[in-house]
Amino acid sequence: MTKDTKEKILDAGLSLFSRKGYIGATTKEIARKAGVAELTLFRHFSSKERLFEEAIKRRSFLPTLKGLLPELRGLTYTDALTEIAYRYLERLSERRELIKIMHSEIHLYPAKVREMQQKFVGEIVGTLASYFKGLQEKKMLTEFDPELGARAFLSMFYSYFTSQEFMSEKKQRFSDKDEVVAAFVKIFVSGTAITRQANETGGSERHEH
Amino acid sequence: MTKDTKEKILDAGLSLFSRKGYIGATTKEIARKAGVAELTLFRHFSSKERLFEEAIKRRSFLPTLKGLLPELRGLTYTDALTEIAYRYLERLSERRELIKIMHSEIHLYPAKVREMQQKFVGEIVGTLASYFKGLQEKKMLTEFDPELGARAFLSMFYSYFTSQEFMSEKKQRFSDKDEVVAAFVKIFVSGTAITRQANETGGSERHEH
DNA sequence: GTAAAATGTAAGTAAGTGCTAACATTTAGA
DNA sequence: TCTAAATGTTAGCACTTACTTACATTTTAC
Repeated sequence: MTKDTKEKILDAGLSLFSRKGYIGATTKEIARKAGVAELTLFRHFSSKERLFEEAIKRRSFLPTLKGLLPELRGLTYTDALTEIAYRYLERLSERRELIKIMHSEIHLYPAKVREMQQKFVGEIVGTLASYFKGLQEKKMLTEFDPELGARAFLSMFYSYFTSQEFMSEKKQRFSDKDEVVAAFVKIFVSGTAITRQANETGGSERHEH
Repeated sequence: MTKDTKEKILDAGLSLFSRKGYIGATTKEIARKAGVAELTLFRHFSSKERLFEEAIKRRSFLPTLKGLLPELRGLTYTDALTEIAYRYLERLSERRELIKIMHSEIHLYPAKVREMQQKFVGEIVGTLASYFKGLQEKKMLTEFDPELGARAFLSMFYSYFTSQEFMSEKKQRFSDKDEVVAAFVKIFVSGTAITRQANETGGSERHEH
């Protein structure tokens, strides 16, 4: 049952680190949450810092969107971007605890946390950029920088995610997920696709590639 | 010289809170940085929490982009958005310390910090949204939700700002500010303006309204 | 069943925390 | 110049922190 204990501690650690930050989460509380003596925690991890490292490392091997690319072949540009947006938001939700830590401790743990962040973002950006590149070569998209385009696209949803998740800014208009996704995708599609009719009144889903 | 002391403490507090977080910043260190005895700190602020509140409150009366609107009249859509983007990035840079606190303590101080965040974002979004609305009424923009459009636009730059400022992700391509602004604006303009020629090869600055 | 590994209990260390008390010193305004 | 307000100094309190020591108990593996 060695592994179980270690895992329980890692789980409790991740949960508390993300709720209270690295400094705010105490080893005593982590141990209690894990249902374990505080000493046991130190028998598994030589220090609080090591526990922190392992806790975030464990969640950092992020399945990216790479596997998604083939599935996009049969879809229109709008549908593909919509799909990507939803998947991306899903991923972010799954990793919300990690992301919370990154936000709160980013300037205390520059090296490690930043490195992970970059790897995560970099992979997703790369995937999306290569998708754009493919369509550009087929002359289906305008000539914009694929990586910047990817970042612009993902930025919109990342900000949406953080405002929903962390600021719980769930009021008013910014709340309906489907509406937001549709609006952002529409703007981006009109801005990047090669298509001549971009503006019927209320024309919502008319873009093909 | 009463006010000077209090101000020095507030400055030191803001600076250290943003660098080390609320928990990580100690009253002793704040006092030392302010060049003041720790006791003096407590003579001016009944508690660390009160100091924190006053420190962030002091920087929270944010000049918004409201005054910018008239200046935009004479500009093309692209130039106007570019101007807004630069101003917005400037504002964010000015407030970087506050924003850091918001990021790091957002889940520990939900009420107060969140409230400020919402007020700040809300005002800027409102300003930009009303700008969009005006152009839509003149049939110069497509019919998208102005507020969602504003959020989409600002999101791109906010994410860019945070990645530059906090993650110091200053490597590679994502670093040239002018290039990023131009790319994001171009995508957004093509996505929202009513204009028929959206894609000459390398056609960068051809959009008028 | 027994040895060994894993965990628990209890007590404690050294350091740091926010905050206070008592008293001395400086500064400012009349 | 004299007085009162503002600040400094020193010591300390009550508490919490990460982490340790010594020893008892449970669980696991063979």
